[in-house]
Amino acid sequence: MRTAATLLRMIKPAAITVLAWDRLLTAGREATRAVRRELRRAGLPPLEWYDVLLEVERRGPSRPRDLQRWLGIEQYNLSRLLTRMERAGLVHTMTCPGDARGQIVQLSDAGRAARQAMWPAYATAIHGTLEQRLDDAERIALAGLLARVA
Amino acid sequence: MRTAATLLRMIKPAAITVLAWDRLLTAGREATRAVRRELRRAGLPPLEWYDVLLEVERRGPSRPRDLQRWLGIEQYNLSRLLTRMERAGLVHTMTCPGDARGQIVQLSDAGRAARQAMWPAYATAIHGTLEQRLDDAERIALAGLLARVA
DNA sequence: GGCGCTTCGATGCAGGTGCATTGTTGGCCT
DNA sequence: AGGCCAACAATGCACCTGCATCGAAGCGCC
Repeated sequence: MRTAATLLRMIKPAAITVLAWDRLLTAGREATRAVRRELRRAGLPPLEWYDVLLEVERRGPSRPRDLQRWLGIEQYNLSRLLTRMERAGLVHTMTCPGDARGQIVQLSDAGRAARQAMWPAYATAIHGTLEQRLDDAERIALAGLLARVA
Repeated sequence: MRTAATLLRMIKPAAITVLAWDRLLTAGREATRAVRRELRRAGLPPLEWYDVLLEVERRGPSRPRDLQRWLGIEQYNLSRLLTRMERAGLVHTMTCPGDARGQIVQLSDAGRAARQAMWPAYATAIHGTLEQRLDDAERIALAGLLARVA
């Protein structure tokens, strides 16, 4: 049961909140766009692949359901992502020994290479979007605030 | 011509930058997801429609090329968006008097009503994502930082 | 063992998005 | 006026995403 005050705040959040919200969405979108643009300009795979490659590289051979949780993406989405990536030769999958429902995903050499190849483009976007515009202290503050949001 | 130092920073930005970046993308995605979920739960139109409706409501009858700029979305995307919204009866379009290439988009009553109907769902998402987690000062700080990014 | 429930991952279908390109009109210059 | 380039909006095509659902395998219980 919500109090009247809570309801009021729900319906009409202070202007600053809406402003922050709007900028959050905008900044997130712009940032995403910036990476995609860089990646595409360099003829590299799409953004999502990077996250998967990095995660598998860090964690070692992984099961899709775990990747899904770690990456925070939808199950069907990951499923098709892995299909494409396997077709491109960046990962290998095998049925999970000990649980025939599941799979184990592992990086191929090409996958490792692709991840490395993608980093410069990724870094360019980060540089242009964040590093160039905020100083160290501001980046720390931003990271702290965003951690509480997400 | 880039200095070696700049290149180095491009290739290997400090960890805090990458962290902030990662959280920016994540927070943006989560926020977007939250609204979409609320809207869909309430059987309301998709997120993008809200922005268009709001913009046209604020600015008055507008031309697509302006909306495109104000909203920061792609031309083809807006074109199809407007097609769908018109089919749903939320906006009317007419050819622009004085420039037969262009159009004028205006809200219908249904459009105004839809915008209002969407707000509570939108507000719920804002409340849960931002308002509940950051206090006033933090929201101000966040808005300030994000303004510099986007 | 057999039954029902849950977990894991794949997939059919409808719809949205990105990219390139087109058609139309306006504006400008000669 | 005529020719040329730029601006505006639409669209064909391939691809991606969301949703619901499915089938297969594990798990617990009797």
